[in-house]
Amino acid sequence: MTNSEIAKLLSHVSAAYSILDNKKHYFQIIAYQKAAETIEHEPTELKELYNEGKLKDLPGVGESIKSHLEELFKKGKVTYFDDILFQVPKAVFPLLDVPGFGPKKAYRLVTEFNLKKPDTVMDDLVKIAESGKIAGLPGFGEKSEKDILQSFKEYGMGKTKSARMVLPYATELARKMIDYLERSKDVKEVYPLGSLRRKKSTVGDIDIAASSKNPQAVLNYFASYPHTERVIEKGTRTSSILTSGNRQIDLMVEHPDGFGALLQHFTGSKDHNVHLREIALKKGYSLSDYGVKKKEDTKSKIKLFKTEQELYKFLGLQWVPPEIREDKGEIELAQKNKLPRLIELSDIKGDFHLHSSFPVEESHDPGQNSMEDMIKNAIFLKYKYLGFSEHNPSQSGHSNKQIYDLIAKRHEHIEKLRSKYNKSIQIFSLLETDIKPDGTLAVDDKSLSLLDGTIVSIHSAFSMNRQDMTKRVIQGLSHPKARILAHPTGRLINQREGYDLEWEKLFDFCQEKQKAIEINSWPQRLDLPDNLVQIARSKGVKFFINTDSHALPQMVLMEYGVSVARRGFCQRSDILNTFDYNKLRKWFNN
DNA sequence: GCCGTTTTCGGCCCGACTGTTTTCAGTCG
Repeated sequence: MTNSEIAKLLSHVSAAYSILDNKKHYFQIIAYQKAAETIEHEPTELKELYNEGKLKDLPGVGESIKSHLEELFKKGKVTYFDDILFQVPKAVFPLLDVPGFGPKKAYRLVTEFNLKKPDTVMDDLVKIAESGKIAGLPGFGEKSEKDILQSFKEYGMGKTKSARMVLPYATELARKMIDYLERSKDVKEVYPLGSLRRKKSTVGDIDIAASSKNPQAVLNYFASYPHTERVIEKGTRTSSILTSGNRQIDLMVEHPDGFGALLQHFTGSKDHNVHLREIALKKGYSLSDYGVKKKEDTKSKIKLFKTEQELYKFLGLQWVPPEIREDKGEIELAQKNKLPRLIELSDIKGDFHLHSSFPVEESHDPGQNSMEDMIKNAIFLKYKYLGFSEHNPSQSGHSNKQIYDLIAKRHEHIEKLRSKYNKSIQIFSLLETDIKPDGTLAVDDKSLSLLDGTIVSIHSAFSMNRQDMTKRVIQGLSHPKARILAHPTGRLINQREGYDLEWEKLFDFCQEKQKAIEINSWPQRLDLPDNLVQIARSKGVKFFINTDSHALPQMVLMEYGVSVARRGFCQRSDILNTFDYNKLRKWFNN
């Protein structure tokens, strides 16, 4: 079972508990949900943690859930879970993925209409709603019946609780709305919120905060955004709309005097906020998105914060950059005034994963622009150096001699460009070489000797098991010319799961042998993922942040790789393409 | 059911919005 399947199982147990007896199981419901969330985001397969006896290291997994998971791996099922889930009709569970449906509503409708089949429950409910039978139920009405139909319609169009957009797309959508809001005279400040502000690789809804002395005017202005499909809700402080692209945008408005608490609260993450509240409680205060008040004295006046900085200071903390607000150690560091200075885009001095159109007869994905155009663009971006990394010439249809000739010709061309642009920028001659399924490289030693080094990566036979894939990657990286492992998990967000590696083993190898790992900025990759970056970094592994550009406009995607690095706690010293040219040249020659 | 530099027992974040309600339940973040 994959981690996300296990997470789903636990969240179904949680849902079943809340259906069976919400009050009695109140804290189990929370506990199972928390464990599910942890497992959903855990990068290592649980089976592996189980084998290593590390299940209890997961936050939210204690004795009880641990023993259930052990049973799951031993027997393939958990009797205790089955007993609980058995008490709830199967047709309830598919509904839980539909926005607007929670355990109670799903259970109520399934039992009311005696729906038995999980496969057809959604279609069945649509028909029932269309025939007007839901509006008559106690607790339901015309409006809720219409809302249910709307939910199914939007679900059918791909809006689920888990469908998420890639960061650059979300950033672009938000930018348009932020531009629109900034044109309102009633708006003072605007910020993105939530996972968007924290720069997570994927974003669910777009959340935005505005400060204003006239919230109602701003909410009205927001609801009349030109691309609005429909207004989902509109209160005195918040509003949600659905845009024509079927994307939800939420707005929160607050008076400038209390804007800091709102901004902090809705930037999250949830875990970060819960931890902050615990700190506030220990100081005798209750923290909310409005500010703090004395815990005992409910009548006491609320203390407002104009800025986040004031709020963090009140709690005895440094201001924490949004990207690392995940309760992964940042709060403890902020308390000791020891937060790292995270890497910034302006620290980047070059890009090492660039595919030009120079003809090397590669098997896939040639670049669209000449080396010279890419050099000029790199100079425009104020880079000090760059590295070309076309794919290796295809093996089928080329002899080793032919491959050598192609690479030699490319070498000559690069030499010419080097002398031409010597004063403005330095050029590294790399290549993106496939690691074949047997662990050898797709280019022989003689050809590789022409290069400054090579990036290696996996482009075939993705479905190897964890151990074999790890062996394959480490063997490929062991070649003296292999210096950088590109897009290490091979994931394509929303399209393909990455392959699983024995990460700790790989990171130890990289640290020991001075091999670097790439943080690939391509929007669907953002690979190595941030949680693994944090682990690798803690082991002393160094990184390159690269764009993997196949065309000039893609070279600006660097900022998204930088976001990943920031989320992984990286400082300038962790990222090799922030080094001076001479230092970096030395690293390659080593 | 989880968790601990105040605790191995007794807590567990806090609030908005909606629809169907005469005071609240459900969902969401």
